[in-house]
Amino acid sequence: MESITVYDIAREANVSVATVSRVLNDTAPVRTSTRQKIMAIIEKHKFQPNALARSLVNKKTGMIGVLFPDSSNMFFPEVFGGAERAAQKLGYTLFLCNTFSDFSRESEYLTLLRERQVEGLIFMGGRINSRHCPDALVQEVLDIQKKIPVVLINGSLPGHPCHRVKTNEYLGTELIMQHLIDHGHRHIGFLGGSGETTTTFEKLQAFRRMMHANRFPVRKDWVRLGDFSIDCGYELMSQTLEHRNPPTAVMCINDYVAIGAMKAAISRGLRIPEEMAIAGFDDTQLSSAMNPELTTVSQHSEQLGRQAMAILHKLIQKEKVKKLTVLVPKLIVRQST
Amino acid sequence: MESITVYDIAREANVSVATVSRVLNDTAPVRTSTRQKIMAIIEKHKFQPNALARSLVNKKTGMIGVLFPDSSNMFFPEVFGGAERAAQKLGYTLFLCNTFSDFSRESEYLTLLRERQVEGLIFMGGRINSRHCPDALVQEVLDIQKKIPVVLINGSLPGHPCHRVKTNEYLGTELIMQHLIDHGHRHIGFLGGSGETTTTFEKLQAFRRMMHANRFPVRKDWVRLGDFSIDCGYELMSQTLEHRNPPTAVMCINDYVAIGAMKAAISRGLRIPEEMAIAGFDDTQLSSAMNPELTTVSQHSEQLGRQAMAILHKLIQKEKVKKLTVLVPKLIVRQST
DNA sequence: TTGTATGCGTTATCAC
DNA sequence: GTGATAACGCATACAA
Repeated sequence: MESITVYDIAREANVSVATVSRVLNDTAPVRTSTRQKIMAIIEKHKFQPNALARSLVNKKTGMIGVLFPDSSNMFFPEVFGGAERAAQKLGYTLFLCNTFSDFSRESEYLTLLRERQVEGLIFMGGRINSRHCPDALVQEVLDIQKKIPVVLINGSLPGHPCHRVKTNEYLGTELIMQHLIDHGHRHIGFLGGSGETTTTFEKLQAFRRMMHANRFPVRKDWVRLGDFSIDCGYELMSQTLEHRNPPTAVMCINDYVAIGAMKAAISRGLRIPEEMAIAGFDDTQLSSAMNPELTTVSQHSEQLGRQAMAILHKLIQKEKVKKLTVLVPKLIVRQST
Repeated sequence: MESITVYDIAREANVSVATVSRVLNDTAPVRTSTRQKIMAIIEKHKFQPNALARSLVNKKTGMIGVLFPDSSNMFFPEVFGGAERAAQKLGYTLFLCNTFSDFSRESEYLTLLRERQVEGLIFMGGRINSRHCPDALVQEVLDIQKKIPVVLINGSLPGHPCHRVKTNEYLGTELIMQHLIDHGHRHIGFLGGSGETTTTFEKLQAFRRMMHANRFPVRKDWVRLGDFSIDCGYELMSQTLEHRNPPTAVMCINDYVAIGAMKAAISRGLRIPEEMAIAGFDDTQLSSAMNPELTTVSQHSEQLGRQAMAILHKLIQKEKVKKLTVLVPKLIVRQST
């Protein structure tokens, strides 16, 4: 396993390491004959330069750390898929870190990424969506931000300016609510999400405002939080339906909860959308695969990632970039409403 | 951005770098007073040692490269989720590489990972599932295998022994076929997958053998290949139903194709499973979220990843490990059959 | 066009 | 306990 180095190549080619390095990076003219000789030896040994050593002198790794909370929710793979494509074009490589929404895991990855000398960071989920994030955890992000550029997706560090790109989730909620209202619904429920989460809070506020603005009653039992999973959607819809006076429509925190809700409604014999209209959020691939197809709101997930990467690149280039980028969500009307 | 080094710490503490290094790794006794002084300075500057330099001398990065074809198919996140949990316990970090099933992307990542000095490699999808993989691409894997341990998940390099862990997909297919047959089906279709893919081929063989063994007719129009997506499932089922004599049941290459197929069947007014039984493969989270719930076969996805990581670890420790690990699939009967 | 020498930030081997 | 100093593998300024 003794890895072969430029010295080995140089010796075998009767040249100096400098020359080998030159053909490796073609950073200076090398006589064709010697270049070929060297290349042949490189090829022969399948020599590949040690990126660690290289980065150590360059002070560049070309790596971007990406923290995301949950790869079982397609939304996130879609986002970092967009980021990855952008990264490739710009010559970066993503270092994907699945935090499982665990703060301590986030912390571990944060230090790991710094030590590994990533040149930038894209942060999704976890603490940047937490409504009561301990100062120490905020500080960690602030600290790393002093060293390398950081871009937050759909999140923030309350009280601290950060570069961030986000969907206008408030507007997204309004779109979906208006759509339901236009269809004659006035008994509308809100399902899923966590009260500890800023994104949930934002949607909930928009939901409440729309209800009040239209002088619709908002029953306590029509607003049920939990988490972001299919199971949760199923559970919450089941609970809602057990009640004497269920809403005629629900908006769900995301597509997964909506899918669970749909299943619960259908399994109780309700017809969708006639007896129960259901809307999701995120427009993941799944939404169009459901039966009936799910009405939802697109966050332009790939674009979210692409933009974040673009901003990060500018930041790395020491360019000035405006702090906040807001993407406009789009209502996708399908069959479930 | 001038990063702070052990020298800076040493200078400020009036000690040598060696001592700083000692408290960093506590590799040798250091007087408590000096240790505290050093630690204070480290804390004060939020100093974090450069992992590149460290790895350069240690010759250890603690990194494992993971190639996977498609993060939009939940199966793969499930697998590397399992691998990740195992990796963490063993002190490794995963370097996730989304190849998008693109051979050239695989090649790029392969060299990138080598250069970055990963200590092992987990390979999924792409060329190791290709029935006609160009020699050059096989050779690439062979080359890297000479340098670092490689574990293939659900794939192989024809003609070359490799460490691999796989599900017995042949058996999985038999399970599902027997299940359908037990339910009285004899007109059974096969939907999705690609003929260029070894896994598809394996399932198809099992399918055909089961059909022949039972003396069932296998119509050409009942076997429709394509890819592994929801859309494909929808399309193939639609085509199948347009035919005069459709099967009464179909087994699909995976859950996604099955979901698409379900949708197509339902949208044509067919009742599932009464008029059309549909089975998937992989037992992704989605399968239980469908309506009706999808009968499928579990590959024990997380375990696949966990095992691969365990084997890799042993290999890295220079332990002998048997080349092939086969996991036994499990039939999950739900409502769609 | 090519070679020599030095530095990148750590760890490790010696001495003291 | 602590401090010089030589690696680690590569890139590059400076010479030649």
